Amino acid sequence: MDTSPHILVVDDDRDIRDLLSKFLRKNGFRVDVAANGRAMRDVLATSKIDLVVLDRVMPGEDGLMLCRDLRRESRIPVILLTLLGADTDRIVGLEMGADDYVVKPFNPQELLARMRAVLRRANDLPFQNDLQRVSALQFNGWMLDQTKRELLNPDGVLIDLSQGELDLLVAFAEHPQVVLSREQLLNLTRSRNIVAFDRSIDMQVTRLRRKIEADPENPELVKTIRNKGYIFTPVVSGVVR
Amino acid sequence: MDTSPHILVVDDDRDIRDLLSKFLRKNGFRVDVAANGRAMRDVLATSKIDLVVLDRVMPGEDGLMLCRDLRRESRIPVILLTLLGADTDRIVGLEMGADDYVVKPFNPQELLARMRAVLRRANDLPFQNDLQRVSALQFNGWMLDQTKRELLNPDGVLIDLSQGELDLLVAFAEHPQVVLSREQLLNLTRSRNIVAFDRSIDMQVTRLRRKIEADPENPELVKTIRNKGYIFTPVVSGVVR
DNA sequence: CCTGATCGTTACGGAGCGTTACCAAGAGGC
DNA sequence: GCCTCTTGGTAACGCTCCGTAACGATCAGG
Repeated sequence: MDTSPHILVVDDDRDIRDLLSKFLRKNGFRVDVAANGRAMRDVLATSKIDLVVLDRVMPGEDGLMLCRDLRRESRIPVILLTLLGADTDRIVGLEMGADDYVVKPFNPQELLARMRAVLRRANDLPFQNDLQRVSALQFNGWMLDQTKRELLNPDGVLIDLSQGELDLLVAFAEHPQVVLSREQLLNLTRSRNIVAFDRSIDMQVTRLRRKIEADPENPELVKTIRNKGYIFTPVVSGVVR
Repeated sequence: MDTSPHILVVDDDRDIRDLLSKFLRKNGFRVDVAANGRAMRDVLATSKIDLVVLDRVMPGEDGLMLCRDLRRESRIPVILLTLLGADTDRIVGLEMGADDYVVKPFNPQELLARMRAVLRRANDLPFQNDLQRVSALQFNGWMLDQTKRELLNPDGVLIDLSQGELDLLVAFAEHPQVVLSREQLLNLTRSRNIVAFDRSIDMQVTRLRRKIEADPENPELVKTIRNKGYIFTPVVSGVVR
């Protein structure tokens, strides 16, 4: 029924990764794991992650710095796993910008509660940013407004896309000129509640092409890469209104 | 001029009030206390309070409800003291809107850290931390006056909405550009504890659309998100009086 | 007790979308 | 070229979710 949030657990300790992902899955989340900052970025680049659970101390890296970098480039909520210390109050809200922290060793229920709280708060964020700019994406004259969930063709005509078609197009437009596998597209659109076979992506692509391609049989925007997936060819620029 | 933050501790237990106020004063805060909701309101009406620390369970009153009411009329940050296992996600979520919570029994340092974090966060947000009261909301030329409970269309014509329709619109307008599930909408609109199936939301949405959408069959303001709920698309700005 | 307004519930039709199945379009071997 | 295997396109089907007409329960004001 509910589309479960997608969590990324970043911890160098394999035991903790396994433990956490098992526990979180049991509680209805979808979970990816990463052992270090680079793996974290890889996952973030291709999956729609709702929340990052980040260990503060990892060999060779500082979770705090990763957190700060993350916050600079995105708004993905972050919960830090940290040791009890004098500077805990500085973690939250300070320049590192974590949304919350949990002190190790932690009670899993506490982590769960804080995760849910942060997810809710993140959802409510637009209210606090009333006057904030609304962004849209532009490509080849097309205008894709994510918040209004509308697509205008180069003539300014509103094109009626279904929910899933629009989600798919957003996924493409946010990752232009990159080959996206069916699995990645499923992750990005999470258009499914239950497990969907990746052929369902093919159908959505077909349906989307019918609505946005001049000649759906010879697609220009969404091209097929055999054995790999699909690629969105236009140059995309962000628009701030 | 004393610039230290002014805290209001609301708890029915005298020992906790004393303990907390002593501890907080020692840490540089100014502290007022209140033993119940009425006392809380009295203090809020006469002092400029920067943060409320609110016990969730008090005899005869529900701290959660106090918190929600508080949030509906002001933006003063609230930290709830609660027991673990409670529905913490709702506490900081859309419905109750606390800024954070601390699980009892709590480590005073933990409370302190979270208070500082909340205060910092509140300071970072430019215009919303005070007693100011947003009395009307504006979107796409429409004017929704919550206190007068009336709605004017872009031409300034009064649109007659029923009680429930207006409640629903307020819920939407207070959480624009966020997908709201039927369950959340029920919680946001049904102050009375009436059990209703979530399909009743669908009907209210239909009825609301008939009154505020130019073309109710192709809604612009309230859009349906399949499997998830509804989203209010306009940018909303508050009118402060 | 009547009357009208409001709102929850039920029921039915339609849209969206995942799945299957079948065909066409490559790709590689010969 | 021809054959074969693999992969992608999409028509068709059916399940699920949503919109809404219709009905009924409740309540307020006479």
